[in-house]
Amino acid sequence: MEPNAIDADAASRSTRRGSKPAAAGSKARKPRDSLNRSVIIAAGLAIVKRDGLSGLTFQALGDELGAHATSVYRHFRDKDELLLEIIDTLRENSYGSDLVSTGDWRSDLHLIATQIRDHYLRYAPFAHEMSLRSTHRKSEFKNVEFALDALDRANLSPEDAVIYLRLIGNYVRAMSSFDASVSCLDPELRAKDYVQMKSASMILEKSEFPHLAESSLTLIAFDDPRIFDMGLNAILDAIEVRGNSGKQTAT
Amino acid sequence: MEPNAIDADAASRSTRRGSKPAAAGSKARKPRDSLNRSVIIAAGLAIVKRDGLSGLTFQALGDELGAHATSVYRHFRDKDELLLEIIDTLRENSYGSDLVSTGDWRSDLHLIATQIRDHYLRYAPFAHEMSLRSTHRKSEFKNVEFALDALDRANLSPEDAVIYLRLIGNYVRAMSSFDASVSCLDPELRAKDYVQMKSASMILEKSEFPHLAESSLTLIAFDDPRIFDMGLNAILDAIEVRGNSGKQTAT
DNA sequence: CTTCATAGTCAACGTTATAGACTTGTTACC
DNA sequence: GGTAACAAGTCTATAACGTTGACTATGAAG
Repeated sequence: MEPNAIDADAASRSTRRGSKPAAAGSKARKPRDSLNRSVIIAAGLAIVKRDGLSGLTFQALGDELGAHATSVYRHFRDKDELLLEIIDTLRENSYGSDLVSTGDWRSDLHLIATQIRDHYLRYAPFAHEMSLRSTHRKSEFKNVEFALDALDRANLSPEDAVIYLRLIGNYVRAMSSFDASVSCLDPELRAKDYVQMKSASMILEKSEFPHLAESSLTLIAFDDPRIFDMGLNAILDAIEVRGNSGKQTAT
Repeated sequence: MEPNAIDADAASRSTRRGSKPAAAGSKARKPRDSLNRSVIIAAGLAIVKRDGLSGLTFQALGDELGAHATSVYRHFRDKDELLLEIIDTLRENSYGSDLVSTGDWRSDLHLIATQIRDHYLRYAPFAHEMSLRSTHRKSEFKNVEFALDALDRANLSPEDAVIYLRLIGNYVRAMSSFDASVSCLDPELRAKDYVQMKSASMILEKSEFPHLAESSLTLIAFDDPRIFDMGLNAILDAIEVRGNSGKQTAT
């Protein structure tokens, strides 16, 4: 973009190439090949676990690795690529092992849904990105195959299976990402919300908000884990009904 | 090469008081009170609509308003406060009018769910923040009251109503936010994902992924609107069942 | 030992949010 | 009318960020 190469050239030429400092602030250069993708990914993960996603900067990466911040660019094109690689690594770890069917399609779908949700909650800061950016690795296909097989055993036609797979998939991703994101909110903010809600529902005009005034909305947390399960079961019920309706050719 | 502060300051001060130079860079100061929260909010909204959420910077705000970038700080503590205010304004616009019950609890819940989803999709760049940051304005309480009333008519106990309200609320928020976020993704990325998925499912070993190889996953889009409705109906079915089971004291 | 690609380092740039000092318009009071 | 005080717009400065391109040490291959 900037064609001012001349100035930079002149400036660099004027810089002194004197002797080796070896003095005060001279930091030893990292040995060659001490950096690589996996080391950097591990460092990045450690940082996010410690300081959250906003703590993942090139500076922090450099500090964590004992290297210069920009060294990371030798291994990743940009920050986005690093982020996706971290997410992919986590995915591979969590979904790497083979899924064993319980034999019951419903249990199988419940199993895989829970597994994905647990993964999202464990690595909550990444949840939003994880839900949106798919990476088409083998582990992902294995999950899809597993779910499609369960839906087949639930007696769904291939066309229906695809649709309900999307429903389950989106449901699990969206709800898990939501709960994970909530869990990442500043605890201070969450407490404030809670108190506001509580006091508000006590102040409300009973005439204008009769149900709200009587209800105890605050008794159930925003990200109560039971909620996820109830919605999942509702969807599984719908699948069951759909499977049965397809089967009963006559009754 | 850095112009040192004090000198530059003194220089500009000395030239300043002379006259109306009308010279090159002299920009007229905005008249007093020409800026206020609503004007700034409108400008912010315009920017996001045009350039997406990442385009919302103080610089862009200043340009849009014909004012200095930092002027915004006279009206909002920081960027987060501005963002929340924008979201709140949109909320007030969309949910401001009274909801009229159809008389049927199921239609009512469907109505309000759709309304919220439409709101999220219309202002998609804000969707993620909207789903997480609640602001306890009156319009929000009206929605809750409306939903609680419908759940009451569905024959749910107050305790059940609170739980199912959370389920519907989280479902609508999470799924809408998800679809909205997907719609905000770089179209280029989405296309790439689509192609990758398509080619991958053609290459896959039929022996290892029998269902996947036969299925036409690509026929249904990631954020197909039917998905939302199917899940919502599954939840409404669950509510209906729950209401009926409570009613039938004996059968 | 020399060559050479590579990987680590460094300085620099353009943006960003934000703080503090400065300036100017408005209003309240004598 | 004059002036003090405050509010609101402007300006300069700063630290942190992602990213780039030039520089240089390293170590393997020949």
